Amino acid sequence: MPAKNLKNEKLSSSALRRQREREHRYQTILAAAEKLFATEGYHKSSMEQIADASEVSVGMVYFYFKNKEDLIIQLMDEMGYALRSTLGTAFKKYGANMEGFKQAGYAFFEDFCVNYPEKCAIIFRESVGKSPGMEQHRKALFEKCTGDVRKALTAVCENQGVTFKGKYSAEVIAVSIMGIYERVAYQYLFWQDASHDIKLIGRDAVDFIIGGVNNLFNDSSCT
Amino acid sequence: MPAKNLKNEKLSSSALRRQREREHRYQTILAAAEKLFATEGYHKSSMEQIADASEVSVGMVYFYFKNKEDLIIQLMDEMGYALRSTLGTAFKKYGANMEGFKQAGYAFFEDFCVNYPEKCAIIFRESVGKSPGMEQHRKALFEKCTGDVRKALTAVCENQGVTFKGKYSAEVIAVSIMGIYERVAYQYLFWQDASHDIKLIGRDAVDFIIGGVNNLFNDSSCT
Amino acid sequence: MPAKNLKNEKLSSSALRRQREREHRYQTILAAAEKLFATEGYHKSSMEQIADASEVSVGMVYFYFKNKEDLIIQLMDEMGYALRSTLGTAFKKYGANMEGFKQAGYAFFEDFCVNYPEKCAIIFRESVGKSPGMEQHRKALFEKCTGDVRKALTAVCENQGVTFKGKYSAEVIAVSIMGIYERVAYQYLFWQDASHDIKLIGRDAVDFIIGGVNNLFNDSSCT
Amino acid sequence: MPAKNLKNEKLSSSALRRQREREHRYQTILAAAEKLFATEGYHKSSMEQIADASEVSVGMVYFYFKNKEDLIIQLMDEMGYALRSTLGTAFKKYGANMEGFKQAGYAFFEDFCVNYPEKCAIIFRESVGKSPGMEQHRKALFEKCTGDVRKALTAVCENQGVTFKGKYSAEVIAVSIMGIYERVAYQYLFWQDASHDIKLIGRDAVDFIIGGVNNLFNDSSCT
DNA sequence: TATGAATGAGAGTTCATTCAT
DNA sequence: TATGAATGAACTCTCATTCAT
Repeated sequence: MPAKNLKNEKLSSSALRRQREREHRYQTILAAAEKLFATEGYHKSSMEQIADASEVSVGMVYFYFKNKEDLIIQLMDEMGYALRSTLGTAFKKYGANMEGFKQAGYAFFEDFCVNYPEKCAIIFRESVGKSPGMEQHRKALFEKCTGDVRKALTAVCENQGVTFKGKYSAEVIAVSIMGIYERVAYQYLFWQDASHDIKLIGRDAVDFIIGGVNNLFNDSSCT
Repeated sequence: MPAKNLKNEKLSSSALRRQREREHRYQTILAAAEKLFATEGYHKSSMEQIADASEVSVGMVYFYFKNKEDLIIQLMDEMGYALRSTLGTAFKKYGANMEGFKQAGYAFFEDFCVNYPEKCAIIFRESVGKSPGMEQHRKALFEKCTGDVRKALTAVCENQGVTFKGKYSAEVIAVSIMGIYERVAYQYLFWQDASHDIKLIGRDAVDFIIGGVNNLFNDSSCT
Repeated sequence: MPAKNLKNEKLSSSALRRQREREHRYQTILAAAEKLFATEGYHKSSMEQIADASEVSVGMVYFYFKNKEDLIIQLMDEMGYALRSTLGTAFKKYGANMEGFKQAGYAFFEDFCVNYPEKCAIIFRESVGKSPGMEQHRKALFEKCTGDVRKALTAVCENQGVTFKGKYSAEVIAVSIMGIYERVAYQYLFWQDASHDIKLIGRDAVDFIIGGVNNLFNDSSCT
Repeated sequence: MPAKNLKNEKLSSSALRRQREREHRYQTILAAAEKLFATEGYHKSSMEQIADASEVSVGMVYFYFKNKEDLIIQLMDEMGYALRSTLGTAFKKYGANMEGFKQAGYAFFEDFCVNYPEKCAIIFRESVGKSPGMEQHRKALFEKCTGDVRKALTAVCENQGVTFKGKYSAEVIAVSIMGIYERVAYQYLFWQDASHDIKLIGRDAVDFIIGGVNNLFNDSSCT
């Protein structure tokens, strides 16, 4: 890219424009796919529908994405990034302690779920059990998230001078927390529409998590 | 029926045999579908494959089941029944207290997951986001389960003379518990193969749950 | 049949009963098929539906009828008989003259169409273009009818001392009359529901026919 | 379109060529379907056969036509247009009088039937009683035709200063005429092969019609 | 880059007919 | 006679992917 710029200033600007356009196209297609997958379902959305919705030809979709699976995988990556940012930012703001933990939970329900319901649908519903490749990717994504949570837990532990009871404890907690996030979101976003009470629900869920975490510390000194 | 029996013993027995054979065929097809769905995935398993695996013709599959969706729905119902039995039996054995809760959790991980990994795959993976009809069925199934858990929680509350903090608390706890069951099973059954340590993992998960529940009682007097 | 009777009087009576039952079954199945074909259409009605509607097993339907096509062919034959009776009886009652012709036409619209709308549906709609065998049968049926009409026309001619203009005339008239019967019935029975005005409509159609017939006599001396 | 032409002559021409090719494919498929439906029957002709006969893939047939029913419906529309043109042109050539009527009849038998026997087969045989949707379409088509005939009749009436006897008369005549066309064509095209004498047959049929029409005028002074 | 017509394998489903009981 | 479970070929339709232009 920089090489091209050096050669020719004029070409560079048009190249830049093209680059911008390309990026824009890419995002447009991805957004159309996200919406369709979330509302119609992965299998019910055809590549033609995605092309139509993004106002490009079918061929263009294949120019930007290897295949249909690639589309949802990119979506998952984007979504994983967004989720980890949301949680990480909230956690770090309050330091590595139980308060940070709480805030991360609140952020999940009150920010992430509310602002990106489609992304939730992709990761919690549309990418489940579709193909080995997707399952692999989903696994990797969840492992990153549980890894984050686990690291956070460890940090809190060190700060508070406590340890976990068993060798699996930290990981199991992390996995459990993700499970709570997932199912509570699924229940109240997709099945009931309790968007209005999501704050209340989130608080309860987070309290539950805090209690659960404390219970697996060797020394149960609550927050 | 009794009339028929009186008239002709032999006819009755042949009718009975047919009935048995029919039941047997039904179960054979269902078992074949369960295995295929769990190993190959719902969409990848064709009706022909299911017919082949159950050693009947395609037409016979349609004789016993309305369509492909009906197959997985029957599977879900069966599985829902098995799950609720497992949890309910364990809970009732120890009375409506936290110990009953623990035992139900242990039963899930140590009995249900271990004995019916295919059923877990159906309910936690293969039936997710497949069609509106299936989603409806899945919702109903989960609602029954969370309803059970909720009732159990309420019973424990009354026994211990405590109440829950908020109006959603009981439901959110129930949903969270199901979320933990689901994700922990998914993680350690489908993604890692930690069958050997499932007991240890289950103990941690249940401890987490117990802590979480206690934390949502108005009076946090732990077990 | 008589042979059986001679052998054993008692067996004969039971044989007779069986004969009656058989005839009854046959008619029951035929009636069920007629109704289903007329309301649901030939292809949409399955042998199972027919069996259900006649309260016998599928096997029994095949015992009485060679196959599905045989069912509709029997229906066509029955219907052909009924139609020819209706027309023939009306014609003969008034002698071989134009009045007889008129009455036959009235009988078609006011008796046949009104009393056997299902039979009309079979012969004018459900048996059209289904298979070579059925087409052959339909052709034979129509030929009998046009033959009847032709004979009637010839008789009238002789009575009135007139002849037809061309060599085809008599046949073309007969075919035309059948065409009018068919399409007028189709239009006002299946497409519009003008059952209430069928008498009026029939009168017009018959007047049209009379005029047409007269116009093909060499000497146009009207009735 | 003009904008595109100005920019690039070549692009325009290639776009035009594509347009032409598309139209050509469409017509090729339609023609193949017409032939197959007419010779083999609608139900006996599979989409694969149609695709093979038009030398395209099955997918292409579905690209140009919504489904199998759509194919025959397009065929019916085309055919309806052709029929009405034939009749209308002949009628108008001779003015709104009985001569025009005669000529329209001759045109049906001598032009339409002779030149488009497949189209006759579609409309008079293959589209009968196939499905509710098709029946609806057939009804609409026939209603247009009878409507045309009725209008013609009314015009002739006004020109000759006569009226019809009853309120239904005009419509019944129109329907009867269509019935004669239909059945005479069916009889001598599909059942007998009397193509050679079609002129003679047509003359008789038309004479019959003329006589019938006259007979429903209030004052029967006509040719 | 960009198009969109073309492919064709593969899916789910139906149903006339048979035959062991 | 009577049953109705069993067969399996045949059908319509979908859609991810490719490629000539």
